[in-house]
Amino acid sequence: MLTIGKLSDAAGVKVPTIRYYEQIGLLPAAERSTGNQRLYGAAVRDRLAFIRHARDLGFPLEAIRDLLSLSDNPAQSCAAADRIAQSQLLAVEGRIARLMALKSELERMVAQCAGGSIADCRVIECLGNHAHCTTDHGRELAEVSE
Amino acid sequence: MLTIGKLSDAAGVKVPTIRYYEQIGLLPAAERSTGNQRLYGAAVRDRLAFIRHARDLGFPLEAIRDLLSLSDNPAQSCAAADRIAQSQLLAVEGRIARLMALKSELERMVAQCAGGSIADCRVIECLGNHAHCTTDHGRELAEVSE
DNA sequence: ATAATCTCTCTAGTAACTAGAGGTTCAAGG
DNA sequence: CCTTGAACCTCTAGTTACTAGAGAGATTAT
Repeated sequence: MLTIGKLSDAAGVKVPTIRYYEQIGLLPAAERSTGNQRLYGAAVRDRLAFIRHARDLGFPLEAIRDLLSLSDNPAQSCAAADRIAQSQLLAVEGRIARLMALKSELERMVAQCAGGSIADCRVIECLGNHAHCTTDHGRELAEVSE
Repeated sequence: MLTIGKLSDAAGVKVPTIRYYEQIGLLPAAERSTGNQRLYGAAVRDRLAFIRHARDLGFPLEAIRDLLSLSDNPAQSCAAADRIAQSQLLAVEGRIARLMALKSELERMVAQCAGGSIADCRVIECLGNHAHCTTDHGRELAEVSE
């Protein structure tokens, strides 16, 4: 049996995060030692690896909760899991597109920096007035920072 | 003079967000009408447009706060503004790289979905065990969801 | 036995807002 | 002039996914 610290090392998830996952019901309430410390077996370690990997892939915890409930009932169709992954893929593609536009604008801003005083600084100027920017991608940037 | 609602429309920033920006000191405390309602002039409208555009570009509010203090003292060198924009550019490039890796993994997961039951579902399986994935980009995905 | 390290619970803080309650002010129509 | 409805006010609390810290108990190493 693993203590929470060992589990943390094994799964690459910080100790308070593990307790947090238990608190919100992503992980089951852990067994306890005589001294009230949490003890974990391999099943929880795998479940935590699942969560961690899905988080790395950008899945929100709610989607992960859904995926876990799917894998807890393995008789179902995988259509739902596929749907979740699909929508995540779409979101990622959208994020990439917006970040690319953003990157080119930032590159232009940095390239135009005259090295002079703020008064002539293109960075400030461009941020102050989007009309000064050569590219036009106003609205589609709106959700970049989501 | 603009009321907060007009300013909101003019700058594309929601009313509660404007009040929030005032609260955290990004915008100066507004003038008030006799009935205690906020009134704004063109200077604040421009400042808000600046904030909004920078937010669209993914700058965190703290970076925006720095940029604003720079543009409030226009005699300085623009090196600091450039540095902020540079670091934002770097962050964006990193995010793009990680999202691209993520995208290919999601695509593979979706492509492998057999349409069968959860028991054979590659989506679940791949999420459960990163070793099953063909690409190897473990650690560099760690900050994707920041 | 004692010191160092873990672990426990609980509260509060983070970013950047958003939502809602409960009350006031303003502009327009009758 | 009066009323209605929209817009405004303040304040609190909720969101996501954690992170940090306090103060106390448990375990491990020497």
